[in-house]
Amino acid sequence: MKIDPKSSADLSAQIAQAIRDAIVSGDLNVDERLPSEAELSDHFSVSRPTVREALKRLAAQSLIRTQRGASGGAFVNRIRYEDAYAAQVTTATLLLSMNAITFDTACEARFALERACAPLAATRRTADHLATMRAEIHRQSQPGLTDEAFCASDVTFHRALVDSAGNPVLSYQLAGAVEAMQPLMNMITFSARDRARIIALHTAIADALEAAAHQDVAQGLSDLETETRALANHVFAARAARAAE
Amino acid sequence: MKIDPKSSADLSAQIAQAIRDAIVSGDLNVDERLPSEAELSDHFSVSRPTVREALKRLAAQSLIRTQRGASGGAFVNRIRYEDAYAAQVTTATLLLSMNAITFDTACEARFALERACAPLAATRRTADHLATMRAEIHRQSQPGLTDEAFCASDVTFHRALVDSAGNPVLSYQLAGAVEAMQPLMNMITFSARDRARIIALHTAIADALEAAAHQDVAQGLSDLETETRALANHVFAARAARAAE
DNA sequence: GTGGGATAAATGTCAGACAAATAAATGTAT
DNA sequence: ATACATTTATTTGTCTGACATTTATCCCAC
Repeated sequence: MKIDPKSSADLSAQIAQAIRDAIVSGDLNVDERLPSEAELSDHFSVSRPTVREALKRLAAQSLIRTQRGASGGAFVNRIRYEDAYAAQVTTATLLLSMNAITFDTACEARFALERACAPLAATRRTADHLATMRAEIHRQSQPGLTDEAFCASDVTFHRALVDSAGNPVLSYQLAGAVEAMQPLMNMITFSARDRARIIALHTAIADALEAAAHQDVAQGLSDLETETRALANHVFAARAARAAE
Repeated sequence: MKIDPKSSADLSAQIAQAIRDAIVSGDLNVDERLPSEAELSDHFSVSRPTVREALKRLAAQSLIRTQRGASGGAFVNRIRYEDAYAAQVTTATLLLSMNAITFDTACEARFALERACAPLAATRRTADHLATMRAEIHRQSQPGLTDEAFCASDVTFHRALVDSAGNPVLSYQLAGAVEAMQPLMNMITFSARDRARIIALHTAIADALEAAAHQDVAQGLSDLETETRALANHVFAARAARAAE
C-alpha cells in the first residue's frame, strides 16, 4: 500500500485510493481490521487528521465501518444489498434532477428494464407479489386519493413487479430508475380519466403475470410507457409554455 | 441546514447528511459555492477538522469539488455520467466479489438487461456500432489470443451492442453488470471449441442487429446466456471439486 | 467464580498554527 | 492610460498536540 510522493492530488485522496485498491484487489478481506489511524499516519508519513479524512471518504462509500474503543478501528465492510440500493437511488436521482439526462431517456430506460424482468417474473412470481399488486391497484382506484399517494402506490406496484423476477441485481438496478423518477412524476396531475387508463393497464399487467403470459406483460408495460410519456410530455410542455409567458 | 444535537452519530456524518440533503432537495444549486470551512464550523458549532471530514465524505460521492485559493471553496458538483458510471462499476464489482450475489444471478441480470436493449438497438444502431462489433468478432477469431484478451474483446463487443441502443442510462447500468463480471469471466479457460461457439453467436447477433431483427438479437443473447452459464458453472464446479480434494 | 473498578487502546473532537494556492487589489513603469 | 509586477487577503491543505469518549480486557476484592 503506497502513495506517489510527487503527485499533486490531495494526500487524503491518494491514501483513500491506496486503501480502496487494497480492498477491491482483495489484499484486505471482508471484516479484516485496518491498521489504526496512528499506524496508518506513520506508514504514509502524514498526520492523523489526513488519514482520518481518507477514512471518511471510504466510509462514505460504505467500504469501511469504524468502531470506537479498545480493539476498535476501521473494518472492511461487506457491501450489503441495501447500501448498493441506497447509493443507486441517490446517484440516479441526482443524475435526473441535474438534467444530465432527460425524462424521456430515463423513462425509456425504466420501461426497457422492466420489460427485461417480464419473462423471469412470469415464471417466478408468487401469490404474495400478485397480492401486493392487486392491493395497490385497489388503492389507486379509490376516489380522493392525492396525486402523491397515487404515485407512491404506483412505485410500490412496480417494485412488486420487479421483485417478482426474483433477481436482486435487477431489483436494485430498477430501484434507481423508478425511485429517481418519482420527484418528476410527483409534478404530474393525474385526471380521473388518466387514472382510469393507468389502472386498466396495471390490471392487464397483473392479469398477464398471473397467467404467466410474459409477452402480454411486456406489451402492457409498453402501453404504459406510451401513456406515461405522453402524460409527462404534456405536463412539461404546459409548464414550459407558462414559464415563457 | 441543521443537525440534531442529541444524536449519537458522528458529527461529521450528521453534517455531511445535512449538506447532502440541502443539495438533493435543491437548496444548493449546481456550481453554487458552499460557505467556507470556517463559516461552516461556526454555523454547526464544531471544529474545522470535523467540517473537513464531512466535506471529504461528500467529495467521495462526487457531490462536491473543492478549490484552493482566494474565491476557492467547495462547490456543488454536477453529477457527470462518468462519475455515475465509475461508482456503478465499483459497487457492482464489490457486490459480486464479496459474494453477496452469485455468478448465476449476475449473469441472468446481465443478459436480461442486454435483451432489454435489443429493440432499441435494432432501431438506432449505426454503422459505427456494427463496425466495432464486427472488428471484435474478427479479433476473437484470431488464434493465439489469450483468454484475457478474448474476455476484453467480449466486453467491448457487448458494450458496443448496449451503446447502440442510444440510451445513456441503459449504457451505464449495463456497464456495471458487464464489467463487474469480468474478473470472474477471466477465470474461465475458453477452449477452441468454446470460442467457436461464442463467435458464431456473436456473429448471429451482429447479423440480426444489422437486419434490425430485434427478436433475433434477443434470441441470440438468450443462446449466449445459456452457453456462458454452462461454461462458467462447469469451471466453478471443477474448481470446487479440486478444492475439496 | 463473579462483580466491579482500573487500565489501556482506539476513535471522536477540539484548538491553534503554518503552508500553499489563487484571485483580487495595488503599485509601478512605460 | 495601459501593461505588468507585486502585494495582500482569502481559502483550502496539512501538522501538532491535546483531551473526550467508548470499549475490551485485566486485576482484585469478595
